[in-house]
Amino acid sequence: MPTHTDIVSDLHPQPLYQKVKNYILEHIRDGRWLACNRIPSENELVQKLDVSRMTVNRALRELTAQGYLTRIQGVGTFVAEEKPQCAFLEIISIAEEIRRRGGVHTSYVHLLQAEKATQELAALMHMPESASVFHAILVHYDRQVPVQLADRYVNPQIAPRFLEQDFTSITPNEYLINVAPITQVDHVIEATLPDRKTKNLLALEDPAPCLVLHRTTWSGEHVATNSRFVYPGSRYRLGGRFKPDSISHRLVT
Amino acid sequence: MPTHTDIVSDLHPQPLYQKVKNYILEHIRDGRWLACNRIPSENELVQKLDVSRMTVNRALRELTAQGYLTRIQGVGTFVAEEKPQCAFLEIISIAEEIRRRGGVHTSYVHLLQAEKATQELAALMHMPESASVFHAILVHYDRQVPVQLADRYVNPQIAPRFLEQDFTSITPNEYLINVAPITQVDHVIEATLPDRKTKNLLALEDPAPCLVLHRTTWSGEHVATNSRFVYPGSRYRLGGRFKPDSISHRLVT
DNA sequence: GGCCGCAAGTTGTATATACAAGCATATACA
DNA sequence: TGTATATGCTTGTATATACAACTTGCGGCC
Repeated sequence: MPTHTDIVSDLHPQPLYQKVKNYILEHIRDGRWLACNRIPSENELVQKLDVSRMTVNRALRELTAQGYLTRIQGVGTFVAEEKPQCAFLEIISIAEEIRRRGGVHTSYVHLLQAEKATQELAALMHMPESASVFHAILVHYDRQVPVQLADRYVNPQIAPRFLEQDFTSITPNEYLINVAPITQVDHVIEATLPDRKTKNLLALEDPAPCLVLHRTTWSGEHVATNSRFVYPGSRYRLGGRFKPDSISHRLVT
Repeated sequence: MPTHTDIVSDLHPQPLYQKVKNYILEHIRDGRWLACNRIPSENELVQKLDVSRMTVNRALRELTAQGYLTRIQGVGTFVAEEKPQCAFLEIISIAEEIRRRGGVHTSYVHLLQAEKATQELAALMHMPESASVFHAILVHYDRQVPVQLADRYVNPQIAPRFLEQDFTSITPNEYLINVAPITQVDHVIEATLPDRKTKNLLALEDPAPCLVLHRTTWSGEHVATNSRFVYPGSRYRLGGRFKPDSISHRLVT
């Protein structure tokens, strides 16, 4: 009969199956269990973690639904090839995306300053009118070719030191993820013709349709960021794949 | 002791928990259980469907993770306010989408015939060259305004009676979902300027950037459909929302 | 050598049972 | 009247058990 002081210390009381999930995720994250490799069988985990098989099974089933694992009946459980990307969230880690497809990522910071929120922006970000917001405009390049314009407004309450960062070494996205847990993301995609300023920043010629991704992130009850990402239609596509009924989604570019 | 001839006929053998999920989804889809309303408790479902509580619990738990239900401990289980849309899959059920926002949906079938696959198409659909494929071109309208061009190639093996359908009463999407279980969906979004034919079909004036959604669906090992959906940028947007760590994704238009 | 079938190990499903935790209502008591 | 308690319902978790379905490899058999 299990007693459960093993898996992890009980700072936050947590369901057992959740602890098992965390145990597995840690092993995947820190590289002890590599992609495509087999992980211990249910029975081995039962013995190692001292929980029932049903509990291990639930943990493994949920991680599979989330895309972290792949299971084959009669064979075993494997770390999924590509870690699941949270749909649109990860898209914006464009630096990684460019590198992954063999490109060379650079970026240029066109603007980084505090501003007073316009009425419209204040409403969008649920802030008092003319409150101070941080504004950053970056362009990301793949071998000198601009592939994304990122136009971000950031809530100073969420990231007070945002303006002090060096965004040529860490992307704003990476920085923001570190300083604030994001609890919700909204986004809207549309196709537009760029205005003149955008066209200049992306070095476009007309006619040049663009994908525009509007994104609002929330951290608890507060809006953390309100952003607009512009992709030249000719140089970028958003793509994805998923299997119905499984729950995992992947969106790559 | 349950025997299970009740819930649904056993055409496709299917796990019990899946039947329970389908039972619930049907009640939600056809409006017997409305958004925000309570649905029967686990114990009531146990009695009604003659399965064990653990099975009902699993079904409800998974539907909750997928965003269809909301559960409150000690209170009950409720139909989620907004039903989750399986990312890009459901988007294309455009008729429902238009009605939901109070529009009036009509569609016109511009083409519906068998063709010989070009080399490129045959490769995309993993079919022998110059094999026969079904080709359908529809335009969907919201109050006479065209909002989507759907250009579909369908694998005759998957839907042999595709050409006989009346696509003014059922959308191709709805029909295809009924005849073949879809196991995987790939899609790519891009922004383009429409060619002249597309521009005519959608009654566009230039310059008119469009969202183009390319979609390939699979049924088992076979490609079921290869489609191109064109949305006028000025009349349509793709949007979504999700909460990290929860598993539910939603994409609405 | 090649084929068949069996056994062991794996995941997948279904059940019965038990208790914990949260909520709402009814009831008893001061 | 107001407050505490009890009860009954709900969902949430954990376990033991059983069997099904599938894969692999081993060994026997032809």
